[in-house]
Amino acid sequence: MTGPARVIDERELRNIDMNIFAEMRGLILATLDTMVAAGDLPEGLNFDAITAEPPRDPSHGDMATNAAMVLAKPAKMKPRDIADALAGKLSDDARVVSVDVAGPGFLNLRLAPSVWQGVAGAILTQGTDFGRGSLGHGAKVNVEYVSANPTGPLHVGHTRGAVFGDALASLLDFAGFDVTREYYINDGGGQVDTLARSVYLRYLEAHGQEVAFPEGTYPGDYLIATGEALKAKVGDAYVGKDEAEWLEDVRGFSTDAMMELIRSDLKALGVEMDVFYSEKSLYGTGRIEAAIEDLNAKGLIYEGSLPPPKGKATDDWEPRIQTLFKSTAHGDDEDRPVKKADGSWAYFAPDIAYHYDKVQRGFDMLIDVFGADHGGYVKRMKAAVSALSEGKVPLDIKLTQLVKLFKNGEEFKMSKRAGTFITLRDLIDQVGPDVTRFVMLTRKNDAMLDFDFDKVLEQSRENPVFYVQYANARVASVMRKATEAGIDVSEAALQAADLSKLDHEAELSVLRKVAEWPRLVETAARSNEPHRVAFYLYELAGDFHGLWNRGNDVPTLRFIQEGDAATSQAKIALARAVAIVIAAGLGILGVNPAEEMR
RNA sequence: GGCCCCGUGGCUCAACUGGAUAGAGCAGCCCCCUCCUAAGGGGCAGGUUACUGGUUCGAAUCCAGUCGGGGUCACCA
Repeated sequence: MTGPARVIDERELRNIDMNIFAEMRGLILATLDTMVAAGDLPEGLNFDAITAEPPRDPSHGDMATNAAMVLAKPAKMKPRDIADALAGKLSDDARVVSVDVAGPGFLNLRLAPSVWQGVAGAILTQGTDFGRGSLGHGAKVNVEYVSANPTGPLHVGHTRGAVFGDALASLLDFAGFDVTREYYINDGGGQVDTLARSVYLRYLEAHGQEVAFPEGTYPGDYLIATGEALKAKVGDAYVGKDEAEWLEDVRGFSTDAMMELIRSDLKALGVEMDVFYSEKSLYGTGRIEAAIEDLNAKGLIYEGSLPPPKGKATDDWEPRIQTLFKSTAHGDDEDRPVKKADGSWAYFAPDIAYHYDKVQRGFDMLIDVFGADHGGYVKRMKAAVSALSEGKVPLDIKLTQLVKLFKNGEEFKMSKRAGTFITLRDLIDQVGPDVTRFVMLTRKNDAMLDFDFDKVLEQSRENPVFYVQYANARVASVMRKATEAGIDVSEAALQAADLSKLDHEAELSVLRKVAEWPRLVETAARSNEPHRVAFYLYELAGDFHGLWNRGNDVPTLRFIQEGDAATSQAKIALARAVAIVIAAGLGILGVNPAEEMR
């Protein structure tokens, strides 16, 4: 198709499924095709690396493409020549106002105001679905996060993992993936025995006995209630009895109690899992055996002994023969034991079985969110999934770094013994779920995070949560004022507004920002980085506040234009579009948009 | 010692996965409230992206090495 200038009318613009950057990239590629067909470019060029993106410097225009530079070498042409030819053809398109060749060969496009105005129209009709993408094409993704041991309440570190994993899951969902949120319960190992013994001590205490908590038990207060609940359930049946008589029952009782605690903590944070997957359920069912057998059939299981740790002092190292997984065949640095020296399963084995199960459930992609202290586990887990799925199912492991707490400007060290252990519940009680979530997402997952109790509650620009919510509240405020002034700001009225009135540079600049939203969703989802959403919202809020404030100097930029309902509606439509994108973004982050600031 | 992450203005962090003159916010200096929320906005100044090489049209980003900070390191989970 040799694209003649495409004429677009107002109505059509409103109904385009708008990722304007993807659209213009499509135009660029189509134009290049015509150039190939006309013999202006050689055949067989790869266009994959060609981008259409907002330039860093707005003075460069609305959109930039690197097409000429990418193609110069393979086409054996000068970037400048390709750029000039391409520029000429692109400017035939009705949406393109001007094309400049700049720098080493960038093409800078300027688009018609109607394009940007049309984006606002699309947002108003699509609502918070604007930007919902097709990147995932419904591919099934499993996001495993939190997965904290069921031995106590969640603490700050877990909170970051929970918030990150949850936002990532929402982001992927928004980007068109079919997402399953999952929690792996480590209820199969020795620590749940420790939990059971600790609860038993609290149970004896509930019966009036004086107890001491020896090394290797959990002395935390949070088990007092569990001990009492156990007493309420079984009375004195286990008092003075051998461990063999009560351990199993108390273990089940205790892990259930802990999981209930954890679930309610997560709920308070706004996290709801689709699946809680029990490690214990893998034992005694042959499923671990099956997973290991699968590896064995691939020649990846053998009996052997590992070399001693390198460089470390030799202390009490002694070689032992164990069942090992040849993870080095899939990128690990060392083979890993799946069985202990005594022949029982090592922790790794059920985890292999668990991931085997995920693969068998047909996920196209797996994501594990771990705390940074589990970084040493990454390579072996990837090796296992690579082996089990024969390289077909990618596993991305995202590590969330440490959270440092600050109070009164000083670092706040957590210590179980000193009773200064900050739980997820403490965070929510003191700063609320919205602040907790947003703040934890204002940092890349693999960078350390400072969490300052005083600053996160501050209502200033320094506090991004507040700043973004404030923008939303301002929109709500304008809508209220407009209604009071007798202006119809109903959905229908705003959708019918004449957006061509939004022709001031300050307004167009905000429109360009909201137009970036679909593209941002894509790049954030592609890299599994929900923090990009938080930063984008902060920028968008900044742009909006900027426009708002310019109304102080330039009366025509105020959202409500006295005595001119039509213009007011157009401007409020813009404000509304901003609010919709903010709501969609905050929705991904799991933060409530505020209608009013208090 | 091995492996993983981090190192960007005085401080806290971004940088669309290799793009143009590296951007924000604090702190500093200068402006803006009879005006829909000033709980805000505009401007100035501030940088050899830890260091040294390499890859190419082009590097904060990729590779190698060095130096600093953190995490982790068989038979726990």
